[in-house]
Amino acid sequence: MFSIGELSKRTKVKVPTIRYYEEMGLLAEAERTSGNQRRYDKTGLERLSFIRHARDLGFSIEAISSLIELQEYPDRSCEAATDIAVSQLADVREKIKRLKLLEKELTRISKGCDGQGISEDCYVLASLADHELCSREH
Amino acid sequence: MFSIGELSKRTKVKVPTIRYYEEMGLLAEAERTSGNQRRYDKTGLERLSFIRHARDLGFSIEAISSLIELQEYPDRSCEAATDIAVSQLADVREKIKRLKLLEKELTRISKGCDGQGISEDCYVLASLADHELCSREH
DNA sequence: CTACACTCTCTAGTGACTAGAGGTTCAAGA
DNA sequence: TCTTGAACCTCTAGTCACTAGAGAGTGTAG
Repeated sequence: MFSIGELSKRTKVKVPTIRYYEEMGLLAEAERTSGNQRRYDKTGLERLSFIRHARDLGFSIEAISSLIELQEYPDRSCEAATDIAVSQLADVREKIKRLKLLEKELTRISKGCDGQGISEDCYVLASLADHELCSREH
Repeated sequence: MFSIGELSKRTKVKVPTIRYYEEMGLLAEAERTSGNQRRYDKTGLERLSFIRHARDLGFSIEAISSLIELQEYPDRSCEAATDIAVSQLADVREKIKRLKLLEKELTRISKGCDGQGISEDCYVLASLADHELCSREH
């Protein structure tokens, strides 16, 4: 059995975040000492590692909730889990696409001005003011 | 002179968002009718278009504030504007990098399970539970 | 003059935490 | 056994960039 600080160190999840996950129902309510401090065991550690890993991969708290529910019923179909992962993947791809467009535009804008002139003539400011200067929709 | 709804239509920025920008100091306080409704002219339209365009490119409210300040002093050096754009670009590139790692990992995870089995054997869930299964750091 | 779409302000909610106040408990050393 | 101080507790509020809703007032076309 170890404290919340120890759990935090092992999982690299900050202490207030652990408490937040508990409040959100991702982590079961921890056992307590007579002095009301939380104590965890291997199960808690595994569960929190799962959560952290999923968060690192960009899954929302809600999605993780669903995944955890699935874990708790090992005999159910895992279709939902795959669905969640696939939709998360689609999400990530969409974000990459959008960001690449932004990158292109920002590169163009940044290159347009060396920062040596005055604001009045700045291509950065002009580009932001006038969407027409953009090379394509973004 | 036109109303906030009209401005909203022309710029595609939602009405409450326009009011929010005003409150944040991005937009000057609008003139008012005798009945206290906001009225805008071409200047307001241009300013809001600038803001929207910058937001579309992912600039934070704070960054936009700085850019606007620069616009108001056209004789100042535009170095700061270039700095902001370059740092925004670096930010976007960093995000793309991170998301690409996620994409790889999620692709691998998604492919591991066709969703036909049961949760107990699901590769998606196993992958999330065990970081060791990941092909690399992410 | 009436209807009603539009506008006003204000408060609260979103997601996923983070920060801080003010108080209590645990564990190690004397 | 006692003391110290790090770690813990709960609670409230703040972050960012909005979004939603209540309840009341305004503008304008017919």
